[in-house]
Amino acid sequence: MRPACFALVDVDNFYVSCERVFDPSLNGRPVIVVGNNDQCCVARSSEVKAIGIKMGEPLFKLQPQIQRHGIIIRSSNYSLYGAMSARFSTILSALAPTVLEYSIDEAFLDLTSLQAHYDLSEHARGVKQTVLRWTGLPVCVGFSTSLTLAKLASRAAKKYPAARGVVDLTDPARQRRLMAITPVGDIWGVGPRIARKLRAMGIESALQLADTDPSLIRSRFSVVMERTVRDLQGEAHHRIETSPPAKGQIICSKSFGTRVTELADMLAAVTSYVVRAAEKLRSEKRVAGRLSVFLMTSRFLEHGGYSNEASSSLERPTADTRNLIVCATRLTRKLWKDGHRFTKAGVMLTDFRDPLCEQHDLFSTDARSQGRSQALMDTLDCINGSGLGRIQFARQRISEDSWGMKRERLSPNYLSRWSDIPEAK
DNA sequence: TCTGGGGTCCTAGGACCC
DNA sequence: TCTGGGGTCCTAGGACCC
Repeated sequence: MRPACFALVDVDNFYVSCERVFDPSLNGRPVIVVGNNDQCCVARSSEVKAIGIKMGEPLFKLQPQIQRHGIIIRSSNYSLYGAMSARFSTILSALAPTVLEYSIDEAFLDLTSLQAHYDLSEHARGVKQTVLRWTGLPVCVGFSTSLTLAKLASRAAKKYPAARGVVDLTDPARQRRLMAITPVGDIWGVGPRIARKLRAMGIESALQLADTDPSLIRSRFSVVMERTVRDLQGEAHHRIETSPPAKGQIICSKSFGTRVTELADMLAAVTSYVVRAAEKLRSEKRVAGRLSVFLMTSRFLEHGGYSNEASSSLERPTADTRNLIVCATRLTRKLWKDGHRFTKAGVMLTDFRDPLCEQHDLFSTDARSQGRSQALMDTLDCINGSGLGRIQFARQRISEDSWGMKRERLSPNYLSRWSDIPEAK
């Protein structure tokens, strides 16, 4: 029996590539996509990477380079990227029996059953060409006998131009050669903390880690790292689930456009996060049993910062925005402290249940009013999803200017707003 | 002046039970 | 003064990912 085989398909500089699909004048030029509030670099074109600009760097520190190299800045346009990502994964699902959408710009394919019938390198090149032709997005493909090695292969496909975007890492000797020149911190699952600890143990390269006893790694770290070691050894330890587990939590949080110093503004912001979180929850057809709120001042304050979190179980699991707002408001008031300049807040929903399995409360509310709640929320989602406008909750509208986010260099919503669809002339 | 947003998984430790 | 042992469940926090 042949060993398992997985491919990782990864879009190059995803956000920048999306912008370029609709604005080809950006091709070949240095482009940065900045996060919400236009403050932080979240995606870089290869030209920008070559200059040495790091992921996550704040824009205000980059002004000299931006001037010198004529770097073009775009605000992040998540509805455009989401729509492009959906097309990307639709195409992939036609090209492999099992697909795991790992993130907005990456997917694993299970090619195990195709090995007997196809030349996998050729198949991988076909995947690359098809995605490019049908979406305009450039991708790299790496494949190997485990997910961690596939990840390593796709990284090599990006790094070495000679690979022309496809790397076959199924051969064990080749695996060892690549791992020998890969620093341990570049392995999927090894972050800065673990890398430091591994180096202190004398493990510098991926190959050295692969040659370490997995049970030793387990005792010093955790089962997660043990799995990583076994993956590097070529055993397929992670499998791709055909039905991915349901989400376990929903977080909505954002940095503010300007500092928030008034409780009313904070309540408005938190309310609007609850509204979005509840929409996501209903789209998953779930109800939540627990809600948390967190708020914080700048992480970069020398002293006098404040950050806190509070959570509460809901009286009854719900997806009704109104009930969630009541709970979030109570928690926000509890956390609020005058005299601070808040930079960020968020809400988190957890403890999800299936609404159909939830027992109705015998005492307070009858089944009829629960039916009404659901009908109201359905109507709300339907109107808000129609593109005709949005119904909002009263508290959201108070002074949005004071906390709403800045996106001054936003590209049009080419794929999700009729008025923004590009014209071919 | 200005430092992203949204997730996952695991572990330790506390509360509680018999 | 001395303070069991074993189990479950929950939560907070840490580490990682893109």
